[in-house]
Amino acid sequence: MSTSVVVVESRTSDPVARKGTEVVNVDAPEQQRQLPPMEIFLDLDRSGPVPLYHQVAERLERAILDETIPAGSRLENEVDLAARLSVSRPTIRRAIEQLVGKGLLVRRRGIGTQVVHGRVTRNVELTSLYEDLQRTGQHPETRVLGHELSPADEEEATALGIPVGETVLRVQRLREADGVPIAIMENILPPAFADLERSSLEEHGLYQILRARGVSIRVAKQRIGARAGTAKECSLLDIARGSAVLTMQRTAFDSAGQAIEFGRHCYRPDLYSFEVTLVER
Amino acid sequence: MSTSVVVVESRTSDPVARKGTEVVNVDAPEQQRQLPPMEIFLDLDRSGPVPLYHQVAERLERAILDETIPAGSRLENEVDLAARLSVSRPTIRRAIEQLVGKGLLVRRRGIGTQVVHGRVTRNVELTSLYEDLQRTGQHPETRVLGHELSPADEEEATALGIPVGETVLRVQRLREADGVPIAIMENILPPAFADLERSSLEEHGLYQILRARGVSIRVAKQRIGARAGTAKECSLLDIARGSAVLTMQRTAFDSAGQAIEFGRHCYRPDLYSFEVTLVER
DNA sequence: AAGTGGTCTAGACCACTCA
DNA sequence: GAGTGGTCTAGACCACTTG
Repeated sequence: MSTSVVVVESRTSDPVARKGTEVVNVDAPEQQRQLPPMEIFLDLDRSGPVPLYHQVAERLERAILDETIPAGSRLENEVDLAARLSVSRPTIRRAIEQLVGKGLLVRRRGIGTQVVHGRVTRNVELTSLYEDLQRTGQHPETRVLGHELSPADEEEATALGIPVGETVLRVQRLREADGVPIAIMENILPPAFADLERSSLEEHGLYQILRARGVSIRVAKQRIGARAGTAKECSLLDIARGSAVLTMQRTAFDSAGQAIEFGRHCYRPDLYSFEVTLVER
Repeated sequence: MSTSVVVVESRTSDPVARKGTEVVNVDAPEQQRQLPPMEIFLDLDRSGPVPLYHQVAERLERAILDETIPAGSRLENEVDLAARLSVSRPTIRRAIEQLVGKGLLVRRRGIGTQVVHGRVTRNVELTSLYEDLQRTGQHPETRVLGHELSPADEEEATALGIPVGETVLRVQRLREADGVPIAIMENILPPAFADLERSSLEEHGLYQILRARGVSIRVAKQRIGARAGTAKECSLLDIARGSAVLTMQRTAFDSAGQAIEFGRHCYRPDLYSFEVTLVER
């Protein structure tokens, strides 16, 4: 049995973290009261472009985050739910699966589906640090420290799937949020993107720029680690010399499975951390 | 459009990493030769307990890792595949979805399904560090540094969903692999597990013990960060005083959605890192 | 226009859990 | 034995991409 395990979201930063950590665990431990799952499903759009299962999942998720459906409570069973919403069971199942994947619901055969206990951590959708920061209401700024064409070393070539020595665009940026430095990012881009302009990198996230060019990132492989920062890194991040930094190496692939970007980043660990939810399949 | 993003695996360690990083990128960049996907599907067991879609996914995955189906190549379309394997389309789709979720395949509407380019990173299934190490052929040993009952502080109570001050089992362990210290782990367990014995913790992973008690972890929420190690941590991990450590905080939930374990761990960053694959949904 | 994946349905049988 | 989720089928229509 190769029960591989699966994760769900990633990467949250907020300098003001922990502030919203109040527990709302008023419920009795064994509580499983069968809340009649309210009809917050009445506005399903059956002709629009949004998939039915997604609409259902959205409404369910909202209700769970609202605690309209309280933590720990049981959901109505699949067949009844399907009947009440006038959708097929596979459709309702797909919606539920989506939330199981997000770690909001748990299913047990023969038992039922329950809302996971415990504080729900806000999901962070992914794209790039720039957009993460925007989304959390901060004001990201970027300083381009370096921007040059040079030959790929072996690690870079391997990651991008190009020959060693091929000319690549090498960009170094410092990312700040509300004036505080958060990350130093080095990105290596294959020849096709060698014309990316320095100025646009100051104003937009890398992934925004790529998306505007019709490139959409579909898969990214990351390695997260730590080490002591170099003198230069510490000075840029405005931390004491020799301090720890959080590091992330990433290779991103587009929808054709082609490597698009390789990056080596380091983060100020007091201002940034990665959040991941693992879900057993 | 809430394109939340999804991850796939997590947590790889191996002191001897990077050793297997040879590229096998002999293929022409634009290559998409339509390899007739061999009949490595002929031994499907249609009556056993293993789901059909899982068997198909397994065989496909093996073929991709083997490069029997080369990186970048297109897969046969779903309907034909379904017909040839004599399964329904939903079944074959489910198998493919599983691999898309692992970051091995990419699908595009109107185009087809392709194998992702680029080095495939070995998946690491999840359970616990102990089993990770075992799986990678190392010999994990555990030293129990502390093992006591004491009242939960606010952070711990919040994570576990119990009242502050409730008695919890607090365990501190040092994990070594082949004699080298890798991690210091502090785990807090709710009252129900207060009877866990010190000796069994020396010999088995925490998750193994829990599983033997019929508890299965289904969801875990983790936060990964970095900081300078304390004097005690550095000495235990056998690194220079003040060195960086990689940290992970985790709350694990069982199949009833009940919090089972809260942990604060720190890792030697030269020997351990986290790997994550993100997949756009 | 042809080919692809994306969605959805209606119904079936099974395996598991619990009273 | 009743109720639950887990799997599977057969077929339908749609949206998108490419020639």
